[in-house]
Amino acid sequence: MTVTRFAPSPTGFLHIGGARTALFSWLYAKGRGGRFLLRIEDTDRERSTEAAVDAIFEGMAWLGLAGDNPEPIYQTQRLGRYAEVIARMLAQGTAYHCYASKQELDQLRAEQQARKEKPRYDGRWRPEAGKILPAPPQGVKPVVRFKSPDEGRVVLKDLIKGEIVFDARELDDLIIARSDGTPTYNFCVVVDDMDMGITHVIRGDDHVNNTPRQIQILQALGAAPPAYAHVSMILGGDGAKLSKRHGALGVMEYRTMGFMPEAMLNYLVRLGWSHGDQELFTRQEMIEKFDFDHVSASPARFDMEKAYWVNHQYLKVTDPALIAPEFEWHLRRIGVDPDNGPALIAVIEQQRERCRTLAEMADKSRFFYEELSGYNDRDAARHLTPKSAPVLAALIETLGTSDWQPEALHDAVHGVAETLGLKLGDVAQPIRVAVAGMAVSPPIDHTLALLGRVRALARLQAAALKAGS
RNA sequence: GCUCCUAUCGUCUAGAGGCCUAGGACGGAGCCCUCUCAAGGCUUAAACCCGGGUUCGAAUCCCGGUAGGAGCGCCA
Repeated sequence: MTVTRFAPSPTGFLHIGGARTALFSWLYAKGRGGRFLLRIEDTDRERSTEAAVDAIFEGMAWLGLAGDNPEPIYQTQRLGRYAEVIARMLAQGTAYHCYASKQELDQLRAEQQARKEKPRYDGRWRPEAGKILPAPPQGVKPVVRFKSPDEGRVVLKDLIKGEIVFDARELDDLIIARSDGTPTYNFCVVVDDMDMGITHVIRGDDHVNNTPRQIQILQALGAAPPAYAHVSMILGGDGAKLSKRHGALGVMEYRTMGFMPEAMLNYLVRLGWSHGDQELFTRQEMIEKFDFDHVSASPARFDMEKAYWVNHQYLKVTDPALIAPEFEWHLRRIGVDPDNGPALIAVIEQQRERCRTLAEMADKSRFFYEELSGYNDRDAARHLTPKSAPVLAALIETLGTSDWQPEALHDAVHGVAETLGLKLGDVAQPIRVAVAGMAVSPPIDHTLALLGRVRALARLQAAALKAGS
């Protein structure tokens, strides 16, 4: 059975690159009837926080990417297991104690760099047949190093990048346990993936250089390596690397910007992966069609404009009842009471075609739910003029007796335009500014219908007053 | 510095040696439609990093440049 995992380290929110690898992993497992597991890599006690764990779960939940393990695995809960494996390796001779101090190592690195060599551990404490090791210094707590085979080559058959060959001589003996006894990342990943039965390791391509060592450790443990898929990174729209201080946003910020989770997933899946010319995929289609044969090996930029377009496509076709809760969240966020106006679904139906985001929709729908705080200066100057005063007066008169339905309102507005010998625009625009406070709104008949008779007429009266003055 | 990765329109990409006069999508430009904003329809500009090979034939294969990137921690 296919088993994949997403294993973030809780040092911040779930960012866009992490979300995409999570999505790829989730899709790959789901598409093959497999399992997708969640694991928290919190062995770095310094930087890991509870808040970050929550933030990651929140992001995953919003995107609808649930792990198949009811409780995620925390590395810090598995310390006993790591110790056990390390003891075994020590006993087998595939790992050894190293007493070199940090200062010693720093100095070694500095010398190697000065000589323009690749910095690496020189094996001074590595046991070798016929080699005499120095006596362990007093009072020094050793680290444990993996005894990396230094002959031959390690072949990584990457599902995305193809075959990558590493010369074993390039791989030095990495530390698997610190002097305080805690295990290090490269070791924990290997043990966890092995214990969890992970068949496909899908992760960022900043890990490719770690992979040969992980394969060696696996081999030392007598386990078969999983398949690997190294996904390239996502760059900012300007082509620069995303970082905390440069455009790296948590997925929840995209919610605030007004994205639908499904749209976010759709944009993300197409960033690097393709299925012919298809741009839009339902979640089910993604599951069925996703594969690594069509994942690009090169980095991709995050294009906001395209993301907006995808979001808009979703807003246009998604069942309004499904959009409503998210829309309500946005209204409340900007301080609008969704109960003080028309039904959300009705508003969504009218606004969905003209808004790329839910944030925009909420903003443009304010006037349905709260009193006008004023008119847009430019629009008022243009449409609430002495010339439009009689138009508004005629409107108030006619609409006052109209049935308050879109069709009837449509006829009424057209009727006024005809009577006064005006183009529809000359009538509709003043109404817009009067009821919406600006010259942009859904079709005027629907706008009036949604707003309701009382509110609409009151606003027309107020506008007539302003226009006449 | 060393090791590894990457390279098609501005952006995401299609392309598995002839189907490529290089396709689609976003964005851009223009036109049409129109009560605003949108949406929609039509048209259009725009790319195979460079140089060598291999081959009857290369965007596709190989080599070398160049340019980006990643890694080289008692971080993950």
